Amino acid sequence: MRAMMKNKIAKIMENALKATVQNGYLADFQLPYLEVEPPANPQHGDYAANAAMILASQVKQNPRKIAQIIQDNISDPENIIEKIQIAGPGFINFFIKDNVWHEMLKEIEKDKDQFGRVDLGQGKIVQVEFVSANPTGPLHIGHARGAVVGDVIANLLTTAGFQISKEYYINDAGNQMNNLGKSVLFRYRELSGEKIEFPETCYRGDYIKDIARDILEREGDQYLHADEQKTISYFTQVAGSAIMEEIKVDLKDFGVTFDEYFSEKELYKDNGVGRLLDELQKQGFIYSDGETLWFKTTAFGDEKDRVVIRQNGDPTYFAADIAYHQNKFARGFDAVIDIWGADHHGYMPRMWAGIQALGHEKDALKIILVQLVNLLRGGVPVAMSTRSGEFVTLREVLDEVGKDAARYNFLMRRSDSHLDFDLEVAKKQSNENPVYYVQYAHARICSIIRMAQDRGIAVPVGADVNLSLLQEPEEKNLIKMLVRYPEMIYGAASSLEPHRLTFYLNELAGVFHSYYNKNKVISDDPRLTGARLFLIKMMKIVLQNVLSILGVSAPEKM
RNA sequence: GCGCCUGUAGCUCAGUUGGAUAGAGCAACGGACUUCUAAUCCGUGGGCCGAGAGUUCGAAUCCCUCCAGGCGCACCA
Repeated sequence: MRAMMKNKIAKIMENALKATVQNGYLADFQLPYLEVEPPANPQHGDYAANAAMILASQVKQNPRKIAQIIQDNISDPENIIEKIQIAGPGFINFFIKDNVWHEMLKEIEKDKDQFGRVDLGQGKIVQVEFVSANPTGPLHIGHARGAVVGDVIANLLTTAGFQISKEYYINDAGNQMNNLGKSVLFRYRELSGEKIEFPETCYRGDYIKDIARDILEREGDQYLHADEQKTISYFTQVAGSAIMEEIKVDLKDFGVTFDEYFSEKELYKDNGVGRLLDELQKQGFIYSDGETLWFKTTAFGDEKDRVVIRQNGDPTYFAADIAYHQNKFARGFDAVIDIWGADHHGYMPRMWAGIQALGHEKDALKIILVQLVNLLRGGVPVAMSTRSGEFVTLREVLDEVGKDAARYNFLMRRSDSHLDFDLEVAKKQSNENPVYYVQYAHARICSIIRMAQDRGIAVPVGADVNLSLLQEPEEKNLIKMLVRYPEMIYGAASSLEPHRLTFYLNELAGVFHSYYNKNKVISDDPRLTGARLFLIKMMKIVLQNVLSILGVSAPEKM
């Protein structure tokens, strides 16, 4: 774990501020948050601090004057600062010495695939729960975005120093599952020669027919005259586990794996849900109106109380979900992240009420909403409905578009923003498809390194390289972008925004492609060639590291 | 009707947690392959940041009121 450049500057600022107080230049003050960020305009230096402007109203002085006092109190024991400027309304701009950037670039060589790891998490144990589609049918494109977002957030948080457990919650105890069993039974009867009218609630996809046929071939027509409830229950179980297996395979081929699969049925064992509700009732969070049990979610800001036991005596999905989240926290997670489809957003206040009643902070449960995907083909919307069986499956997307392009496309927008996913565009190997832009940069680097080897030129190690030969603006820019990579990870992880990774990659690849077109890496100058080979090799490491978090391959050739 | 999300270039979207002159890709137009990969690059045009008021040194970003779109508003999940 390396110290981020940004933190070095932040530390220098912090010490300077302390010194101003100790030396009596400024009165004691409260600094809520010490902000040090790269300015939008690189002419303003490598990092800028806005502390003077924040303090202006508190110490009642002109921000530029405060900035001057802070600057006078800055000490730079590591000797990393080239110059400091006070600019604009009171920014303190820091320019870092080239050799400091160079030394940090060389650290990438040592860290290799570990480069980018930061200690945001400090070993905290966090669960990420995602996908969690009930096994009533194969995953479709709508599930795919949530799957990728969850998977990449998990990878990202791991990189940021959290211990992550990925979990799939199997909703296998409700009405939907019963409908699944019924649907199979209808198909089973149909295959046995009966004429069947399918009710609205039934699933119509071909996969139902396949399951029914399997049962018919394996076990014969004995269920035509068996007890219907028992048969449905049996068919539900057979179909549920068959579909779940298929879901697992699809996810695996999509690069998504889980540490745990948690069955909703577990919650009902030993009357677990009932006992929890009893406990909550004793604590006054649950009341009865004679026929139903209500959870007092309004006590925690929900707009109305919610039913946990229905009039017919069945617990609601919410009741199970309280028990599920209790179970999660009982397993020792410091925090829990749920990734939901945005159409479930109305459920959030209720869930937060649930965990607060259980005695946890609201913040311990983070909910990420993933907006639904508008699926298009050549600009034309593709209609989808699970029940009718008209939908584009994850499998079809994988076969048609490929894992890399599919995953990358789902990460190019903020999760809470709508996403148009056009199958024709996503499979195009063209400049409309950013995944190739980034992969191409990686392949190009590999190609250059291969070419150098063919000519008997080895990529030098850091100790043998003179990076001060790299004076092109793109070279300096690349060095800084690479060194700052851990800062991007830190920001993306703390805000849970995986799309920042794709934006970073696009920008990095862009600078590289531009550089490539202007300059030859391999030239007659052996020292310059060495320095440039070293630079692109460090870039290759960073590209690989980011792509690895995204679960996208880094091809050597394209 | 109430709640949540979203309104930024012709289109699709970023915008570093309130910072300096608002960016990128696509599309359009004009250029660059005898070269380490043209799946690339260079250049040009393009903006009332939905509207209005407010908070402060400073607002695309925060508060309030509207407008438009999406999604919710179950004893479904």
